[in-house]
Amino acid sequence: MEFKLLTSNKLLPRARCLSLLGLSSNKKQAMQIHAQMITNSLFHGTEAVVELMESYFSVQEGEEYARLVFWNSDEAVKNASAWSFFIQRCHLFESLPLYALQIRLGVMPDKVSSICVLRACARSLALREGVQIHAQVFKAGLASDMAVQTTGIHFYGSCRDIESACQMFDEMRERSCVTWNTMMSAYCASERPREALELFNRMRREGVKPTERTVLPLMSACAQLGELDKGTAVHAFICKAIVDYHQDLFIGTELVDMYSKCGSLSNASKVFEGMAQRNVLAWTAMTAGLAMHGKGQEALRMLESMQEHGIIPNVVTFTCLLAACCHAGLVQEGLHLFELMPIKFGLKPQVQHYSCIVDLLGRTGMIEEAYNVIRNMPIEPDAVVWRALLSACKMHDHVDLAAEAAGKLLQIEQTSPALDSSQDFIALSNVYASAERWDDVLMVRKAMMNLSIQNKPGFSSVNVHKLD
DNA sequence: ATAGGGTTAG
Repeated sequence: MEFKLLTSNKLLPRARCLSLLGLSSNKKQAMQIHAQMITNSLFHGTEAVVELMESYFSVQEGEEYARLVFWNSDEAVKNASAWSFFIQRCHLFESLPLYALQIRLGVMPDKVSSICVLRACARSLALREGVQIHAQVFKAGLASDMAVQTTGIHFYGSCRDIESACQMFDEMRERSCVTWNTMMSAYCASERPREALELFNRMRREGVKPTERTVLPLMSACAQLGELDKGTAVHAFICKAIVDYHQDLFIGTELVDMYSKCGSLSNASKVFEGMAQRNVLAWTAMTAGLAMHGKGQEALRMLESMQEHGIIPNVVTFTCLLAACCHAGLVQEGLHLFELMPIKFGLKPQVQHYSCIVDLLGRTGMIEEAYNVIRNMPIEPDAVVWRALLSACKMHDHVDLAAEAAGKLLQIEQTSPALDSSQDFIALSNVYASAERWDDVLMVRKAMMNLSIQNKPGFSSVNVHKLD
């Protein structure tokens, strides 16, 4: 009823308009207030711009207007907090160029936009770009802010630059529990679970109180180690420290994953059954557990149960289901699911689904069929796809096709090397050696040496020497 | 009140 005032001719004070903006629940209402403010010359200053953007962003189909408001406002009005707000609300991939533009226009970024952009770089694994943001953070005098530093650790950790993450952590004068949790997650992201657990012990020694979130990187570390006794200890800790952890989707899902990876499917199902709520991620984690343990039929039954519970499976769920078929040799079932994906579930098969199918066919010796799948797939096959074909060829002695798969794999590794490419190079070398193609063996070795020079982190000399 | 969270092929 407040909005009725707008259609009357009564003049509202500016403060009233601004607070009404916050209450508008649809685009039309926001537009009415906007118009009213313009006609009464009340629309000025950063505060008004931010309020208006806020209301347009939060109503249906208001995004376009929010953008117009930002771009049409005066340069003087677009200060750091206006930029900050806009960057916060825009899409992940837009935040970086916007941040750069803000700096080019001579507006110093604040900590909120810096955090936002660093997070975007973390999520898209943009190491190079994030490093530049980090430099800008120094220039803007934000480098000693704890939240910014913690996000920096998160960024370097996500991009697997664990040395930089450690360095930032070590250089911090003050750390919060979030900082410790973030550093533990960084170790987990870099597949260094032992260090994550060591950091937890150090955290306790230094008297830092763990939070509920602390248990997530802890469980992730245990899952990576695959040591059931450690995982059970963490579970016991959770039972003691967190009342009603059954209510927590994140903890439940991580427990299911952890127990599965530590080899205890029974504990995984027990946790799963005890969860108060279960979303698609929880169901998928359980399906993945069954897949890991070769329980193909049980995994397929999960799809039916999910539907009975009104859970809509996603592309990850199907990756797990196809993997389950693969591990249990359920060729027909796997192919059927693959067909059903787009038809019944509206999901477009992705490269990991193709790799499961190639593996599924290849394992049972249907090498030609597997190769045909690769040739006809509408997306670019990645290293995993070719690796699946390669191992099938080796398994079933298809030397010629093995050489072709090996060649493709080499090509991919040379343009975008994996974290651990050495295994591939060794496999390639073996394929060529078994075909007595010694020139190719030499070529692989040279390619490997070149890469180890270009790509020294994550490529230790130990790997190079394995060939000798 | 800022910053950190779960499932995925081999």
